[in-house]
Amino acid sequence: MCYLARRAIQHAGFSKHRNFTDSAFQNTDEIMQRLKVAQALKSTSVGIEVDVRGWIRTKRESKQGFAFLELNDGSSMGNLQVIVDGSVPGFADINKQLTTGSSVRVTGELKESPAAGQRVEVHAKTLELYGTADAEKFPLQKKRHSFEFLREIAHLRPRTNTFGAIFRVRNALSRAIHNFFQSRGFLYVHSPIITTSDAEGAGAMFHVTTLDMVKRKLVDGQVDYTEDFFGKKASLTVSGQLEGEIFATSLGDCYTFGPTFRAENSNTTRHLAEFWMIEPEMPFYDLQDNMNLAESFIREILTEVLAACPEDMAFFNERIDNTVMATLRNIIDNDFLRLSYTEAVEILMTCGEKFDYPVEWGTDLQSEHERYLTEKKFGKPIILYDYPRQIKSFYMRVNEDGKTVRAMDVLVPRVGEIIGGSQREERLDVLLERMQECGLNPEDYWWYVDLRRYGSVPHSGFGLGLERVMLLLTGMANIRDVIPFPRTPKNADF
RNA sequence: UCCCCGAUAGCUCAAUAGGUAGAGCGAGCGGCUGUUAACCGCUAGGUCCUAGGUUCGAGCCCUAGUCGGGGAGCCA
Repeated sequence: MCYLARRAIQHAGFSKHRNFTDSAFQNTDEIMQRLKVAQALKSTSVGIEVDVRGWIRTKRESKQGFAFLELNDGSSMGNLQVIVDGSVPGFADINKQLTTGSSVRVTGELKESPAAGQRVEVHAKTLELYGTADAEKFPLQKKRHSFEFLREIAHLRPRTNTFGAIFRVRNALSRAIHNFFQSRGFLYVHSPIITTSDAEGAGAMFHVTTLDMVKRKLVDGQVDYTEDFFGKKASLTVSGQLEGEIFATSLGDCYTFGPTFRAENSNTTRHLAEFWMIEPEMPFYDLQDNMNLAESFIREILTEVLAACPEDMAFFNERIDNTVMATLRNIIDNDFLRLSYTEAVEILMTCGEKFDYPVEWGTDLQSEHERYLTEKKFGKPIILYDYPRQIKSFYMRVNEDGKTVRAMDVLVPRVGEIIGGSQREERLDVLLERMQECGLNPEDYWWYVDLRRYGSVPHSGFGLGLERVMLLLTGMANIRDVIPFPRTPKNADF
């Protein structure tokens, strides 16, 4: 039997099964509405029969023979209160098993709640237990847990209030990012995850190989990658920028949005070995255009998430960090301050502040310097631009002064650097000169150099770390807690 | 990778000057209650991270390691 025919039969069987055996949809005059908890909480249709399914967060019991269940299915911060009493068939038998973490299906009437705390509630008519959760063993308790502990049970932490909110916000943020670019006609480009180009030396790379690590042959003490799957040394990408430039200089404004990998041994609250990066790349944009886009971008995606997740954001502001909303409003409502690197250095040298590291023109700014500028001195986002050429990458366009390049960093309070970008060097001779200066072999970047050989145009772009924006939005302190499954040195469980 | 701090009950922590462990929450049982961080009472629960060492005696002191946290560097 061919695959499609088998599919058709299975599908028919499935439909038939649903129609004749699923009691929620059978032989009932009232319309039984299958609702998510979020829908039920917002519903104005008091009196309707509903069917809700989810996990019990807590149960409060009365010896009068009824119980209050707090039901959550991840669709919202709030729980749906369900009242179960002796009239519900089988309640007495399964009551003991209705523990925190167990999963149930409830049907009943949606009613206005007589008590404070919730607008509506469900009076159960049927109750079905899907799966139990042994109260002695289930790790999530009816109490607060440390984020460190929850990280050890990353498979269960999405069932908590905080992580439910985090991942709903992460979803809303991803959507807002796509909306921002799509509404402006940007093309979404899928840059490769496996690459054989050394990118721009953005960081140490993870190797991708099928070679036997023990038995592999060494030629002159070196691994012979011609035997490897790709016939040469391959790695996980550290950036999609170079590929982005290919599409920007052919199809126009574009962006990448995908996972990125850095094998740096970084142990901080702001770094991951695997993180998600957004990298727009625009032809005919100079650095000013680039900064303008970056600023609108930050402002608009934050605005959209605030509008999409009001309950979750209120939770973060109340329980995680009570300055979150004020910080976000400050970013949304104010223009970003633009400061050249040279101006920033002057401010830092004359401000009278004591720093652990000295400030001098020509060296990169330390975190303490950036923090001082964005948090203490100006108290708002800052875009620094025109950095010394010797501390920046080869692809950044050299300014007329010959000393600086058209690079820009967006710094925000609390998180620090959230965007790094530049106008790209479009002049072939200057690019080759810069590659030599940075010790790179142009032959390794032949296709990148080619873009300057054929129809070269001014162009610009930037990179934004999704998790850094998440830190900003949620007020969470550790980047490991804003990605579903964090990968850091010595940690890739789950 | 470097610097600092930590690891004790399921979780969060306490244990005075080295004298072989306590609380809160959670859990179980009972009481009370249209309850909602519920409340009141009782009960159970611990190779004090691992391996060495000092000592009559180590949760506590020493050494090494593992894991976790904070900061730095690298950056997104």
